[in-house]
Amino acid sequence: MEKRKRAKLKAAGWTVGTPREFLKLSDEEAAFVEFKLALSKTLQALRAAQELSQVDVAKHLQSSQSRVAKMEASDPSVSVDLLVRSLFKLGAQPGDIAKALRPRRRVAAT
Amino acid sequence: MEKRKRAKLKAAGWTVGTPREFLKLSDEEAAFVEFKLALSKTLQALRAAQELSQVDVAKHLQSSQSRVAKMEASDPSVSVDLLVRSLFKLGAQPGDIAKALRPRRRVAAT
DNA sequence: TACAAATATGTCAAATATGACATATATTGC
DNA sequence: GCAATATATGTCATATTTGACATATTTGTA
Repeated sequence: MEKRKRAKLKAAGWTVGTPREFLKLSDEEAAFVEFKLALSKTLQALRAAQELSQVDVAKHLQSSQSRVAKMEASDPSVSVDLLVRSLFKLGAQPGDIAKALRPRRRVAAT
Repeated sequence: MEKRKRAKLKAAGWTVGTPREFLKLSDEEAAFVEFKLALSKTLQALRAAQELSQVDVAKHLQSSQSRVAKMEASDPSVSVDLLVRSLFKLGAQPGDIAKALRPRRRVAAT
């Protein structure tokens, strides 16, 4: 389903244009990517807060270090299901997830 | 991944015990099921608000009526990815989804 | 009741996600 | 710099999800 051609993504680090326009994503696609990104960041923050390595987390989740890395990178091969399940397993509360998904305030255009 | 043995779910309509205890779900599993359920309900509400049939929505989503029915029933064969994508395609805003996920207030035990 | 429209349920081939592994690249402490 | 530890990336066999289809059930209305 999710066309992999849009590949890596990883919103961080572009200097010219947004990932959105560079990759020609539709509004819904962009919203979905942002949605996943918010979950990824939350997962990473949770892990950091508990001072665990990706290996530790992988063990806890019965997954692998590489998949945890991909989760945190919001890799296209990672489903929202996996992210959400993982968050809950790491102790996140539903409210935490809802909070993470609240839209970020837009920066004024120049 | 998602062991299908927990099957149908469909939280509605039990008289003895909660689905949670009947199906012996762990805390995380229960949280996940509730999470999906919230999305399902939101989808259904969105469709109702727009006065569309499942067939209409299926056409819009490039899916099928049966899958839309399963989405609204929070069927185990439906992923959170599909639900979230569908919500966005039907015009939901990120904030709407976050709102839907906020934990419902517990009813006092008797 | 009977008919139509809507919704639900079961199944399956094709598409996608998963954990695991190998291996590459950072990052940290000496 | 050099290990040691942590994180990233690519690949693959297996598992799960998907749209589609057939068919059943429900709902509305005459």
